[in-house]
Parts: sequence; structure tokens; C-alpha cells
Amino acid sequence: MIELEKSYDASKVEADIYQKWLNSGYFTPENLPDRPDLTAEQKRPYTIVLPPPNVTGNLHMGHAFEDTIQDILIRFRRMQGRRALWIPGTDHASIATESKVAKLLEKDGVRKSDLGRTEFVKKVEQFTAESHDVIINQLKQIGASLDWTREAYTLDDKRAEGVRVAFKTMYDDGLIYQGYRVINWDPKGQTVISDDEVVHQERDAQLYTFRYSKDFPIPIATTRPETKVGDTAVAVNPNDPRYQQYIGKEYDMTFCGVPIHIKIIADEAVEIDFGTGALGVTPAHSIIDFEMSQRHNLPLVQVINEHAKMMVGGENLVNKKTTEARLVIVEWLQQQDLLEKTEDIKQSVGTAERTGAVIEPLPKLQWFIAVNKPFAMKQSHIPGINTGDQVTLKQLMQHVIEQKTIGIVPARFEKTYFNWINNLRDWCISRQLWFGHRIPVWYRANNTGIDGGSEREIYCDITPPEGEGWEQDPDTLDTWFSSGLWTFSTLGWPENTSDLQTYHPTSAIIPGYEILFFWVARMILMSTYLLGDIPFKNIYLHGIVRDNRGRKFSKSLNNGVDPLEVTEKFGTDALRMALVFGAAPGNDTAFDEQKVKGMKHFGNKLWNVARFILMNVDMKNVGLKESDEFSPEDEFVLKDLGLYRTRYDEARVVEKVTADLENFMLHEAAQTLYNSLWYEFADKYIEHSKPALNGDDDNNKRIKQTILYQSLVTYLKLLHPFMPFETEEIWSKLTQKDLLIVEPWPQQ
RNA sequence: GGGCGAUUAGCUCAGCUGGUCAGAGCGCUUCGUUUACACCGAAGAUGCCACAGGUUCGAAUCCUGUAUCGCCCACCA
Repeated sequence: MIELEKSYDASKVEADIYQKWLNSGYFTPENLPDRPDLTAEQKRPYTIVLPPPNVTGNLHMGHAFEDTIQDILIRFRRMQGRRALWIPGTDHASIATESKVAKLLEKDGVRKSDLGRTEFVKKVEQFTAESHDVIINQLKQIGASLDWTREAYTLDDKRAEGVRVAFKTMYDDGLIYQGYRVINWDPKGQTVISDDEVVHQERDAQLYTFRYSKDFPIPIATTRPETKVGDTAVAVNPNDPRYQQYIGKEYDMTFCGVPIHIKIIADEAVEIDFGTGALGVTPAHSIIDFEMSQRHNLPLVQVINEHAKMMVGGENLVNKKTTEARLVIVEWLQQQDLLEKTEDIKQSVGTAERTGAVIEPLPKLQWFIAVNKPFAMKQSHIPGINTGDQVTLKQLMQHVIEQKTIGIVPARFEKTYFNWINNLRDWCISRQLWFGHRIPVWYRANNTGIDGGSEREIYCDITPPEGEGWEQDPDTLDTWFSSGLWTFSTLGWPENTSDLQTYHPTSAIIPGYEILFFWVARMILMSTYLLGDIPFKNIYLHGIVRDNRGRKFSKSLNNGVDPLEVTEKFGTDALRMALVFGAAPGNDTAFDEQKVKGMKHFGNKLWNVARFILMNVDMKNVGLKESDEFSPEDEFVLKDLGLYRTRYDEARVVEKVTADLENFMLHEAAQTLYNSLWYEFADKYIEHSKPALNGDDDNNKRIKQTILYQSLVTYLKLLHPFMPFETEEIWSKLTQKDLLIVEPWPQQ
């Protein structure tokens, strides 16, 4: 008989148990014990790549949630006999990290520009190294059974090689191109950002209705009068009877001291009913106007610079911030009696995700990925697409979801995904940042900058060009470019490694729904294009962990909860269980310490179930006979847990939990186990067994002991993915066998 | 402007393909010091499952509409 402590003390055992797992090597699938009982099909790989946390700080409760889900799936599959591989890694997160370190330096009075590129990047690397170590320890603390021998970093040498090969391949296919157009400029971060990094915010604004001059026939409305010095046209709807007579006419005027030339054009995009039904076209400072200007061959006049200051006008305008210039122009309009109306309206303003600055649309030369350009598939393993087919990247991204080659859980996000794809424009991938993957393009300059010369030579390859006078493009790549490669760059691509052949496509990816576009869609793009294959078979999107009042965790609210403090207080298993319990896929979940407390109690219940059984069961005396007669309570447990398969083929709990795990319904599986262990097994069956255990009927005693023991074994296995530490600890008291982590999953 | 989600016990939330689905955690009431567990046990209270229609033998669960809240996307100058 073995005596357990009266209650489970997580803090005493967790570190040792994690070390045991590490020592076993079982996190590496190649080290898993052979399972001769299984077919090759049953032993096929099961792969998850960890969504790499940004090396910008600590992991928060959302990470703990995400990691727990993945660890549950991986442990479940490992026990089923799959070659379960979960690859760890971190993300350099270019823009997020750069702006964070820049802010830290500013606190010490140091500016990025003072340090220069090399020194600044060194500072960033110091910061990320510390952050990396913290993150790795947190992952271990949560019990993550990651294969640490395969750890990757989005900015390490291997991944950098992958990035260059990916870029070069797309460049050669004409899918990466350099284009001069109006982009989203972040005046604070001093970089271009992609459409997806623009966050729209509703703000109060004034809509001004005015004329350029007394002689101009059409009034126009704008919220940004300061940009009007860059207007080159006025657009009206071709079907608008009010203005038809003016279409095609041109006017020269002086607007607030700046000479402008306005042509009146007709464009379907203009809404007759909005404002005055006429639109002042500013090709250099509005993406829409830029596109319109291209349709009509309009000239482009840049009047605002990278610092959001005016580039034209007299003393009253030039070098003024746009917000100041706006007032100057409004005042001028009033003086000239050109302002017809001022209205208060709600306006959606684009701001930069990282810096919060108001986006200033500017014309610039940048690198783009063409999502609508057809190309020939070099190779395809995608059902419905053949090698050699003409496709676009957008079509590839649509196809694999439409055809369910990739499943999304919960399915409603398919609609969100298509909605995004349909509105997708070319992806701007260059950034004016220092920390990140340098663009593998070199110029032999005969001009000053990349915005200038037209006769320069361009060279793109994975290694620098030979010869004199070459200079590399100063820009770095959007961080999502490298994370788009993550499912296969972690497996050794661009080399055709055995890892790549074995573990790709991966089985599932587990991100939050908020990065469906940023990351998941980009992985699909990169994988289908570069490998001709899907990156993963299933996408499980989890929700956001909020505080106990349903608010997002944020620094300004100071409502953050450190996962490590919670694990210290209640144990890691209790936290894991609390995070998963009741958290349906794709739904936000409120974090409540009370819930963790409840799950700690559940852990204690399990512990005492084990304690009771260990005290009352003589392991040598365990076994059932054909002649055994069972009480209804016995039969219930035998059937429920599928313990006596020769006589009962039902295994309700095992079947339900297994199916729920296979269908990503972790919350259901957790709830089933909770209720079954506590309310059926502990409350009813253990109580039922007590008289027999204390009685004289040896046969009945043996039956009860056997059922108790085998039930405990089954519960430990079923609960292990959720509560790995405690179940492993009990297992070690119960048996001399190998670790629970590699025990076969109960037969369903 | 388009799309999505939520509305179930005091609080936070489950309830998957319609019929033991009216549930869980925490909280609350009463009783209980039996050798697994007071991090417990027994018993119990609290819900016209947002509202109004409809389909059905039967709906929290499907359909339609309404209301409130939240989220995402978007080129209304």
C-alpha cells in the first residue's frame, strides 16, 4: 500500500516532472517508444508549429491559453501513438520590436538616429535575447511539450536563407515588384505600413464645402482642406445632370497662394448624393484619388512630406503641420468668401497599429506582392489545382478554403476570411525599418536614392552581387513575410529535408482569430505558392482572454494577470483546466481567478480519488473473471469507461472525450471529464465500493478493487493532456512503468 | 455601408448535427468532525434560455423579424 499526502501540492512536483519529460526525450518524436500494436497509418506524424511569440516581452494569459490548447492536442495525439511534433520558436516581430526598443531608448534620451543602424540593431538584439529567455521559461512553466531540439527564430540564419529564397523566387516570377504609388505612411514610425496595419478609428471632424475660386463652377466638400493645394482634378459622376456641361474643362487658379490646375473629369466612383456630388481629386495624398488619377492620366503633385508637413505655399503654409495648415486654409477660404458650409461629421481616420499616428497617404516607391497576377504553378499537391495551371495568389488562398482542403474551426470564420480576400490589394512588403530581414536587392546607383533614378541597375539574389558600386536596398521586409514561411521554414526549407517531407503539411495551427489575416492567410499564400501545398490541414482559432469583467487586458487599465503568479498560487494544471473549461472555439473567454480555484479543487479531488484507491487496492489482486457478477454500479462504470471490452463494447466517456478532442472541442472534453470523475465516479462509485472493500466477500472485493484501479488508470490517461503534471505524479506512484506521457490512449 | 457574434441561475460561461439540455465554476441557504478529500459530503434556492412570430408530435437548440451590446471589414470625399 502506498500513502499519498493528504492534498496535491503542485509547487513541489512540477519542476521535477518537467525535467523528467525533458530527460526522456519524448518531446522529440524520433525518441518515442515503438508501438508495435499500431499500424503505420496510426503512427503517422501529427505536427503543430507554435505561433511564435514576439520577442518583445513576457507571455500573457492569452499565450497561456494558446499554449495550453496546443499542448492538450499534442499530448493527446502522442498518446494515441502519433509521431507528435510541436515546434517551438520566437518571432523577431520587426516593427513591434523596433518601436518598443526605440521607446525604451527615448526614455534614456537616446534617439534611434543618434545610434545609427548598426548600433541600434545591436541594442535591439540585446533586448530580444533577454526577452527570449523569459519566454522559453514561461513555456516550460505551462508544461508545453515542445521539441526544444528544433527551436527556431524568424530572424536566425536558416530562416533568413528561406526569406531570401522566397523573395527571389517571387521576384523571378514577377510576383514581387517595385511600384511607385500612394501608400500608407506612418509619420511617427517613419515607415510605410500595409493596409492591414491601418486601424480605422471613428473621430469627430469638420466637412468643409467650398470653391477653389469665385470663378470655379462647382463647389466641393472635404475634411482635409490642406491637401487641396495638391488637387489636379475635380471628379463628378458622368450621370449627374448638374455638372455634365463642365466635364473636360480645365481651370488655372491660385489657391491660398499656390497655383493649381484643375481638370473636370467624370468617374463612376463619385456618388451623386454625397456632399456636393463633386470630388476634389488629390492624387498624391489619397489612395482612392491616386487610383482615379491613373484611370484619367492626371498629374500627381506631392504637397505633404514624410513628417506630415506642408511642402508648398508661402510662409503661412510651408513647413506647417497638416493640422495647422488646415486652419490656415480654412481661414483663407473664409476671408475670400469661398467657404460655403462647415458641418460636424463622424469620420473614420486611419491610424498606425503600432504608433497610433494618423496615417498620411504619400506617393512612394515600395515593394509589393502582386496578388492578382496570374502565374504558372511550378508544382501542385493541392486538390483541384494542377502543376502548370495559371493561377493568382488570391485564387490559391481562396481555393484551399473553399474546397475545404484546409478546415477552419469555428467554420463561421470562413466568411470573414473570404470577405478579406475579396477586398485584398497588393501587399506592401517593404518597411523603412532597421530591425528585420533586409531586402535581397542591390542597386548600382547612378542617382541619389531609390525614389529617384530610372537608369540604375537592379540585382536580386540570395547572395550579394559581384563587382563594384552595388548598394543593398536599405529597407527591411514586413515581419509577416518571414512568419508566412513559418510552417516550413521551421522544418528546414529551402532544403528538401526529411523533416519537411515527414512533417509538412502540418496538422493544425492554433492562432487567435485576430491574426487570421495577418498571419494565417499569409502562411496559406506562401505555402501554396512556394511548396504547392497547404501549410496545415486545420485552423483552430481561439478567442481572446479577457479579465473577469470582460475587458481586454491592457496596460492602460492595468488589469493584467501574470500567468506565472497564477500557477504559483494554484498550480499549472489548475490554470490550464480553467483556461480551457467552458472556452468554445473562437469565443472570447473571461479569466477569473475563482475559476482557477475551482479547478484546483478538482485537482485535489482527483488526488484524493487516487489516494483512496492506492490505500484500498492490492495491485496484485487485480483482475476480472468470466464468472464475475457485477452490480449495476459496477456495470455502469465498466461501460462508461470501456473497461471490460470483452463483455461491454460501450465506452461513453472515452468515446466522447476522444471525439471531442479530435474535433477541437476541448471545452466539451474537459467538462465531460470533470463531471464524470467527480459526480459519477467519486460521488457514486467510490461510495458504492466502500462496503465491499471493508467486507468479507473476497470475490466482490477483488471486483471492486479491479474496477477502481482500472478506472483510475483510464482517468489519468484521459486527464493527462489537460492536467499533465498531477496525472504524471500520480502515475509515478501507481506504477513502475514508463512515463504517462507515452502511455497508450484508452481504446475507444 | 457590409459582415459576424452575443443576449441561458447573483457573477463568468458551456449546451456540438432539434426530443433525460435546463447545466458547470464561483457565490448563497441548511445540515454533517463516518479512516479519500472541509481544496469535502448531503440536501436546497435562484432561470417564461432577450422579445415577437413561424416550422415541428416536440425548440434554448432550426427559420423570419425586432431590440440591446460587442467585434471585424470598408475608397463616403
